[in-house]
Amino acid sequence: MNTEASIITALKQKGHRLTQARRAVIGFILTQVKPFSALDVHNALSKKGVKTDKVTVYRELALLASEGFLHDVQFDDGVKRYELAALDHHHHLVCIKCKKIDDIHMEHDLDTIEKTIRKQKKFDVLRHSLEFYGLCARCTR
Amino acid sequence: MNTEASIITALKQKGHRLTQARRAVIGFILTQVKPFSALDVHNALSKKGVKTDKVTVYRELALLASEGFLHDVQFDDGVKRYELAALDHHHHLVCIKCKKIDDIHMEHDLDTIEKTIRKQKKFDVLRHSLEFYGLCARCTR
DNA sequence: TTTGATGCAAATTCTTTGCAATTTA
DNA sequence: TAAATTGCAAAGAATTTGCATCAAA
Repeated sequence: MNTEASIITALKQKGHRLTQARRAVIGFILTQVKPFSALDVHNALSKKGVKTDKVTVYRELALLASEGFLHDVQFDDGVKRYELAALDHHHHLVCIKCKKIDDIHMEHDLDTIEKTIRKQKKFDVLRHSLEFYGLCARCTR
Repeated sequence: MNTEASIITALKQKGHRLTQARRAVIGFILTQVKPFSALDVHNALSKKGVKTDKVTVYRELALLASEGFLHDVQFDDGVKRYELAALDHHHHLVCIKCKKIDDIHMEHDLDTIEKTIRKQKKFDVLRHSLEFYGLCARCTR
């Protein structure tokens, strides 16, 4: 689990500073359990009265991702999203109607498949991305 | 399998016309076995000496996708790509270094998983997207 | 006081829209 | 000739870059 303190400590060790904007962004993303974009974060902070430039948020999320605290998440709308890296590995159920995102955890995930890929294709799998698109329970009715 | 003729016939039945640009785009995409973006298609046509506007290509691909001849493919760079719908269902191995795309076919694919999702989550899965990112054989060396 | 971080403007990239001119059927 | 299609300009949306200024350490 990453706490605000642990992230800040890690960043400081790399020569990064603790600024207002940084603290606000980190504080916010730690509360998120669903993927978010830079603009999502910027909007949320604006509503809370935290004034920062969109550019700052873009840069901050990029930094947090490069430092390993965030992972990329890609849906089919071309928007760059992130998710806390500390969350358990999982995949997404994306409702194509209401856009709600749900998570799904898979027992052995794709381990077997990745092993097969490594062996048969000589392809070194570093990560995978699996999203299911469809209609959530509410939108099916 | 879709042939140029079958696609054109289908489009005509829907009231669409056979134009220079349309024929060129259809002719090109039928030769593709890897995902392509609108700009990929536009570049390829330009090199062949076929003059069309990028906008025309964007519109044409959108039409072909809405008519079911193309499927969306999404990698993690936010660019909209398509692939022939007639290709066998498969997933992608994306080399993060040289960007080469390879396909992978899975025996029973994710059928079991989708059934579980339907039952446990009451989520009606319509499609899924699975990409493996890593290093291809050439880039590992 | 040094250097990382910010904000603002501007540039980029990909994609979509509006509309008049052009083609197909 | 009517309606679909095109091309060009322009608008949009998301993201990145340049740079002078500000503020942590």
